Parts: sequence; structure tokens; C-alpha cells
Amino acid sequence: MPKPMRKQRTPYHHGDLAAALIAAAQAILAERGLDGFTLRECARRASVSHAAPAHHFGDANGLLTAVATSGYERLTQDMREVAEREQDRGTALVAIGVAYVRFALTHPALFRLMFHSDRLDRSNDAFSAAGKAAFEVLSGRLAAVRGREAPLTRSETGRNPTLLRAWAVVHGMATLAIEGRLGPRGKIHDRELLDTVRAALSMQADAYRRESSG
Amino acid sequence: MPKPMRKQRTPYHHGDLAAALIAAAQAILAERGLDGFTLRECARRASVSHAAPAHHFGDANGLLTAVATSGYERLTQDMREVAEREQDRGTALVAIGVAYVRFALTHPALFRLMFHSDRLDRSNDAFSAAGKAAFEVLSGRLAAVRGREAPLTRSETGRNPTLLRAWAVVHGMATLAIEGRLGPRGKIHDRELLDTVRAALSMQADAYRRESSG
DNA sequence: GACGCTATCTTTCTATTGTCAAGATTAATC
DNA sequence: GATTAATCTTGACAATAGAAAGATAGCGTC
Repeated sequence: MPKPMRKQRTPYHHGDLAAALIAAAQAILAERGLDGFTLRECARRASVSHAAPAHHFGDANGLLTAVATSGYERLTQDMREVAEREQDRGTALVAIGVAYVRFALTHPALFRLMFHSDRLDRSNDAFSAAGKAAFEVLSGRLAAVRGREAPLTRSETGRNPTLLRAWAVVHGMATLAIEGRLGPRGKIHDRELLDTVRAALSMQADAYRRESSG
Repeated sequence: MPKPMRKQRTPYHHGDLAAALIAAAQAILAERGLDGFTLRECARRASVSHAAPAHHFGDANGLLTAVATSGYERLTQDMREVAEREQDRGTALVAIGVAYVRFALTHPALFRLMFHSDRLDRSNDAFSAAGKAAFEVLSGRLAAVRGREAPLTRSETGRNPTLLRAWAVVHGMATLAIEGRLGPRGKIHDRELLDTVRAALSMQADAYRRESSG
């Protein structure tokens, strides 16, 4: 039984370097933003040589893809949680949108990485699965509100005006917010902004209902 | 009278290096995207030493800010042109939104630079003026549709659900489109997508009218 | 328990980048 | 025409990503 050596200087093998690198990358993103991310700084924080990450993630973009994947998983979880707390279908859809925007405000650099970066490896299976799952929370609830049968796939969004509108309004608010286009940032302003977001999404939900019943 | 020397090997002074650098930067953005942009490559394309740009733009971000500024000016012009061709206020608002998305589809990297980059010098006066002008085309037309008096400022968008919604839906569609989230890209697909965008914005405009009259 | 295999990690090297400092060259001004 | 200011070059520095080659240690097999 390989007894874990008790704290040598620096054990040659890290133990769980992949997880440590992801955590370090998340911290760097939060502190310095996406442009402030460097693979070497990541390695430094994990107390490991600058070439070590390559064995787990290939290159810098591979690590970023893993970080983005975990970001999608957290976003999915956030949206599901708030949706389950709501009884009404319409308010559930609004709550999902608010959670989406709140996620962006809480993790702006991560959100940018997930949605606005060309440094992601889209052929990565885990990544696309995580992105798909997040999308389906939104599209599934929308289909419920609209009284539709099956939710649409992502690539069909470009051909369905209603789904496009619903996703776009939420995503647009999130994007504009973290870019500082909607006024100053800060705890107080963010809360005020989320109130406005909730109001705007309620109006949207009302419009969806009117359209599908009219 | 300083007669322009007829084509020496390489004239020590470029003549209009600032413009040449901006043009080179735009070309690089179009070819290789924002992450593919480098200051040295820019200098190479302008046939100038790697340190020359500093005298005109300070640093790399200064050049990018100038490029973004000219991007906002073009976007403003595009939106104004299509709006003037429309008679009805509602269709003008729709046309502005379509122009916004079309601009993003035509210049995706430039659009990302303008809206999703932290490499811009927001204290630059020309830059903020250009951004403000673009915003006011949209908010002005929205105010007209809603029967409002004065259009709102950008920082008030975070407190006004209707304006927030209107900007967000257009910006969200543009963003999702250039990130490939709405299906494959390409001439045919883009045209199909713009039709969907137009349909979606028409539904939005109808909703605005219903709300302000109800 | 010994052997070998393989994953993990380090060191070293190359090419590239942005920025700075100092000098060269030209245009503008008086 | 001389001085000043703007423009551009050369050379250097620190930092980066990635590749190559070697060191170390965990793991299965016999």
C-alpha cells in the first residue's frame, strides 16, 4: 500500500494537478480577467513547472476549455435550482433568465470565456455536452410556456424567432451588464440592475403568453 | 515647397502611418480575429519598424481603441442609413436592429473588439463619443416608437426595463450569432438567420406597441 | 518482491510578443 | 539657414507558449 509520503519538500507527483490547475485558472480569471490569464502563472500557483499542464490539458486552450466546461455545469445547476423553486411556468422562465444574468455578474471573466472566446476547443465532448445541457434548461422551459411539445436544438435557434428572441434578450442583458454598458458596477448597482432585469423579463414572458394565446 | 520625393527606397517618414496602421489592424482582425492581432504584425504590414506605432497610439491598446472608434462610426452610419429608408417608425426600429446584427456578422472580430474587449481605453474621448452616438440611434428610435419625449442615456439603461430589453435582444442576437451559437455560418445561413432576426424583431416591435398603447 | 511500463513532472531551448531607451532622420518653425 | 519638434529605427529586456528530452514515481505483471 503506497503510504502517502508525509510532506516531503516537493513531492514529484502532485496528486491532483488537473483539479488544482482548474482552480488556479478560475482564480486568475476572477482576479485578472481573461486577458490576464497565462498558463505559466497557473503553473506557478499550483507549485509546478510551467510545462506540467501540457500533460493534462494539451495546451493553454485545453485548460481554458476545461474551465469553461465547469462553468457551464455551474450555470446549469444555478438555473435548475431557481426554476425548481417556482411553481408557475412563467415565473420559472423569468427566474432562469435572472439566474443567467446573475451568473454573468458574479463570474464576468468566466462568462466571457464561455461565450465570447475563440480559445475554446469546441470539438471537446465534455464541453459541448455541458453547453448543450445549459441551453436545454432555457429552451425546455420556454417550450413549456409556449405550450410546445419538444424543445428545439441549439442550431435550430437560428430559424425560430421566438426561441431566438428569448435567448437573445437574456444573453444580451448578461453581456451588456458585464461590459459595463448599463451603468456602473458594484453590489448596490448590481442589485438594482437585477431588479430591472426581472422586470424586463416579466414583460417578455407576458408577451410570449399573449402571442401564443392570441 | 517640400516636393514629395518620388519613391525612394523607403522614405523615412511614412506620410500617414496612423491611417495605415488602423487599416492593417482591421485587416488582421478580419483575417485572424482579435486573439490573432499583434502590434508587430501591424507594423510589418505598414512596412515600418515594430516600435513606430507607439508614437501614434501609445501602446497596442491605443491602436485597438482607434480601430474600435472607427467601428462605432461605421455602425452608426449603417443604422442611420437603413432607418432613413423606412417610413414607419416601427419598421425603422426593426431595420436598425437588423443592421446592428448584420454589422456583427460582417465584422465579427471588430464587433467583439468593440463590445467584449477589456483592451480598450474607455477614457479616450473620441471612443466614448463614437459609442454614445451609436447608442443614441437605437434609443432615439425606440423613444419614438414608445411615444416618449427624450431618449435615455446609456447608464440609465440599467434602470429602464423597456430600453434594456430592446437593446439586449438586438445585442444578444448579434453576439450569439457571431459566436456560432445559432447554427453554422456562411452566406446562405447568414441570410436565413437575418430573416429570422427580422421576424423576431418585428414581434418585439409589436409587443412594444401593444404595451405602450395598453 | 522484482521488473518493466507508463503517466507525470522538470529542465532547457526556441520563437514571438509588448514596451522602453537611445539614437537617426526628416519636417516644421522661426 | 538654424533650431526645434515630430517621426521612425535599432537594440535590449522581460515575459510568454510550446517542443524536446530527460528524471521520477506509481502501477500492473510475473
